[in-house]
Amino acid sequence: MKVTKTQALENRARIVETASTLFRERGYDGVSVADLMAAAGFTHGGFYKHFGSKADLMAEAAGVGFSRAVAYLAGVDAAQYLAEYLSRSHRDSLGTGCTLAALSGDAARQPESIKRAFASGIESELATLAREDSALSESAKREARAKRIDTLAHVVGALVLSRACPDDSPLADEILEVCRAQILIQDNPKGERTNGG
Amino acid sequence: MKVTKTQALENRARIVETASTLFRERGYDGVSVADLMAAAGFTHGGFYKHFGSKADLMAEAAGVGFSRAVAYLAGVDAAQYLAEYLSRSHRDSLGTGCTLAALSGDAARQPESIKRAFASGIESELATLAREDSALSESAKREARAKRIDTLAHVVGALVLSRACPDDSPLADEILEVCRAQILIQDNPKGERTNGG
DNA sequence: GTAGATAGATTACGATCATAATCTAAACGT
DNA sequence: ACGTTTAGATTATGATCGTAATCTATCTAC
Repeated sequence: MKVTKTQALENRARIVETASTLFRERGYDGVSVADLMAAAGFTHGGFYKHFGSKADLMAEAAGVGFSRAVAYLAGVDAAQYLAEYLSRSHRDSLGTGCTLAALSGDAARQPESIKRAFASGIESELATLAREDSALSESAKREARAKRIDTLAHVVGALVLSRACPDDSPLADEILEVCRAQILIQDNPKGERTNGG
Repeated sequence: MKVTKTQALENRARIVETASTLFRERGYDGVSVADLMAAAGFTHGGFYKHFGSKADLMAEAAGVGFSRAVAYLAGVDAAQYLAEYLSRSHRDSLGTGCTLAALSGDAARQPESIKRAFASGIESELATLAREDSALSESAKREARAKRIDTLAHVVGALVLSRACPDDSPLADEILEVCRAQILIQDNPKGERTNGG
């Protein structure tokens, strides 16, 4: 049955939303178009009325994941970010957590269109973290960017490794705790303040 | 046709070897049993004479990846390790590179048996890096272990993020370079020597 | 040398995959 | 109000999936 134009757009958005969660939970290869449409409340036939291919949706779903991350990042400080990112609760909520941590490994084997979505998502996150850098000198901006990229890789790696360990294994928790402590030390070597990412 | 017992064991080893490479290249879901057996030079029928299931092979293949890493780690110092791990050449050789970087994201969604293989692989690598720690005090050992876990997460995260970016994109290279520089600074804050992993 | 065991090939299973054509009923342009 | 458009359901396609039974030719044990 047909549906109003705005309703159709809502439905489309719901499909992307559902995909964003499901892909993070099960990986790109772990979610079929039929799975996805069923989870969004549809039969799978209508899918290609909205998207040209599964890969198109993968790129778009990654985009919404990064938008959410940007919105979140705009409202937290570095200390809170670190504590929450490397928490057990974030580690254990794959589907609603960081897209980079959940899907970067998968993205590496996907077509360039998906990798482009990831690169631009990373740049968006970096730009959000740099929102107060305008007063800085060029070299200070460069250094701030470098530190943020470094910290991003650091926390992503910690989460990814922790998730690869068995549930409730001591190592999984140890990785989170150790990295959280080390990043704190490295960011504030002598208690000085940073706003690093 | 049947084959001598030692030949059969060689064949089995070849399957595991091939799987280790193929899984790293394409992910666990990206390699079918038929793909795999064909790549090893067999038809897919004989697979279940060697392995109880695809998951069994996944765990075993991860094991050989970690063994290789341990053998490699035993022969490099920290500086060389860092330079090679975060090199473009390592990033661009998925199939022969670090199992953690290639498959941790996938492992997070696999059964506990695979996660157990990953946790024990991580512990083996850490034990290899700690090979000269016996003289240290308990608290120094704890600190050395913490730093190694931290650095491992750090380099894995850098490689994973770099690989998620488009081939030859500036960001992909920037991530590697920035992280390499930052880790060097963090490991040797004032030029002091560490043997951190 | 003969009987039993088995590695690997062949073939088949039922399920699931991404994609697509067809249908139909409601929303739209006029 | 009516004909056109189209979102989404239904159904179909051909490929591929993990797993397994069967076959066969050789190795191994006696």
